[in-house]
Amino acid sequence: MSEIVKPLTSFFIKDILSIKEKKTQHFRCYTSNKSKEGHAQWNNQQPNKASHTEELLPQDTTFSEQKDSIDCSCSSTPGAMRSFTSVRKQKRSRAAFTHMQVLELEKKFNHQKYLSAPERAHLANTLRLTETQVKIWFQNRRYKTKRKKYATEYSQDNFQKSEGLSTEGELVRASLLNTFYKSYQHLTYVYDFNSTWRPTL
DNA sequence: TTTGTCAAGACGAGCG
DNA sequence: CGCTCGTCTTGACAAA
Repeated sequence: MSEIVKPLTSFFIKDILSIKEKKTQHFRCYTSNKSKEGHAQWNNQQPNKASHTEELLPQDTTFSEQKDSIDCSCSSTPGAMRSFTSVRKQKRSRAAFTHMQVLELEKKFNHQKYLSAPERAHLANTLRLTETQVKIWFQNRRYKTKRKKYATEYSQDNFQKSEGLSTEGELVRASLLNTFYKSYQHLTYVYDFNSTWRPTL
C-alpha cells in the first residue's frame, strides 16, 4: 500500500469547545505506532482556513503510545504539548467526526457496505479524513449493524420463549436473562445459540 | 458516579 | 508479505 503522507485534519474535542473563544491558529499532528494498518505518522500545518471546509474537518488528534521518536513538533492543546515533553506514554484521544462527515459516511454505508480502495480514498479525500479512518469507520459500522441485528433477534426470541413459560420462576428467569443479555449483547462468549448462559471465560 | 457511545487498538483469519 | 476483514476490547467523552 502506497500510503502517502496525508495532511491531518484532526483536533481534540476540547478544541471544538474552545474554538469560539480562541481563534488562534493551531497545528495538528497525528502519530501512531500501529504501522501494520498503515497508520502513518504524519504531521502538518493547517493548510487553509477556508470556512466552507470546516464542517468536514475531523475533530481529533489521536495519540497512542509514543514508543519511538515522535515526529510531531506541534500539538493542538497545551496539555498535549506538556505531555509530549514530560511523558512518553500518550493519553489516547478519541476522534469525533463532524455531523457532516458522519452523514456522508452513513449515506455511503447505506448505499454500500464495503468500499473499494479507490472509493475509500475518494471518500476520505472528500471528507478530509484519512483512508484508515474511513476504513475503521466502515468496519465499526458493519459490526454495529450486526450487533444490533443479533440483539433484536435475541430479544424477540427470548420474548417469544417467555410467552410459553409456565411457572412464575421461569418468567422471572427469562426476564433476568433478557435484561442480562441486553447489558452484554456484544459479549458473545456469555450467551450461546442454545439460549444458555455459559461463563466461557 | 455510572452508563452508553464510538473511534481506535489488538489480534487472528483469509486472500492474492 | 501486506492488506482487509470480523470480532472484541480499550479508553475518552458525554449524558443520565
